[in-house]
Amino acid sequence: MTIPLPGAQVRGSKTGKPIMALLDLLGRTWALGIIWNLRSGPATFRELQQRCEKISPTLLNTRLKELKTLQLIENQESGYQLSSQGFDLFEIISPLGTWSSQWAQALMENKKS
Amino acid sequence: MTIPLPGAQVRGSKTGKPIMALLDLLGRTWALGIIWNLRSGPATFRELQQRCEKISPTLLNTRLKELKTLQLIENQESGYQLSSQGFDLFEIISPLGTWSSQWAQALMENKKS
DNA sequence: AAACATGCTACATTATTTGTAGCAAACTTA
DNA sequence: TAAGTTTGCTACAAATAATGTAGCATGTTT
Repeated sequence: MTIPLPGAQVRGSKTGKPIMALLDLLGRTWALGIIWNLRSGPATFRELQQRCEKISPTLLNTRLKELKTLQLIENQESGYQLSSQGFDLFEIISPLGTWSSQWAQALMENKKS
Repeated sequence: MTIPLPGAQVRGSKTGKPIMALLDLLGRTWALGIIWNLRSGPATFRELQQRCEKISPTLLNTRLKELKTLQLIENQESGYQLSSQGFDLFEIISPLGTWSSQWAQALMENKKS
C-alpha cells in the first residue's frame, strides 16, 4: 500500500485533498491505535508492540514507516514518539476517549429496550 | 470481521474498552470516509457511492451495516444519514479538515529543505 | 564469551478489499 | 399496462493487506 501523501491519489480521492490523504492514513489498520498508544510518551519498538497488545511486528513496522514519512511520529533515543504535529493530531482526536464511553453506555441502554 | 462492539474483544484490546472498539471501527477501510461524506447530509446508497468516489458496493454495504448496528448512522426515507451520535462523533473529528491542510503544507515545506 | 534483549525481516497462511456483473423490486414513461 | 430506468444491493473471483511465528543481526549485560 503506498503511503497516502497529500497531493497524490489516495483512497477516496483522485485529487489527494489533504483530508482524504489523512482519512486514508487513519483508516489503515492500527494507525489510530499507534497514535493513541503513543499519547502516554515514547516507547521502544517492543514496548509499543506490547501497548498495542496484539499487533504483528510486520505491520507495526510498516505503519511506523508511514507515520514517520508523514511526520506524525519520530524516532529518537527514547524510542518512537509523537512529533509535534502528531501531538496536535492527537489533541484533536483525544475527546474520542470520553465520547466512546458515553457511546458504549448508550449502546447498552438501547440493547435493553 | 465481527463488528467491534464495546465490551467485546476487539483489535487492540482483550477487554473491549470502548475507545478500543471505536478505534477498531474507525480503523477499518472507509469507515471514516463514510462518516465524513455523510456530514453534508443524507444520501442514498448510490449517491453515497459517488461521494466516496471509488468504494465498492460490497464494502459500502458492509460498513453501512456496521455503522448502523453501532448507531452512528441510520437509514431513513431520505437515505443514509448520521444519527445524532454519529453527528457528535463527526463534530469531534471535523477539525481534521483544517488541520490536514496545514499538515499538508508543512509536509511540502519540509520536502523543499 | 555466553546469555539475553532489541529492532526488526521473511514468509506462509488467513482475512479483507476490489471490481465487475447482474438481479429483484420499485418507480417512470409511453 | 408493458417496457424501460433507477435503486439497493448480492455474488464471486482476483488482488491486496494483515497475522503469526520463526529467527537473524546487532548491541548490551553478566
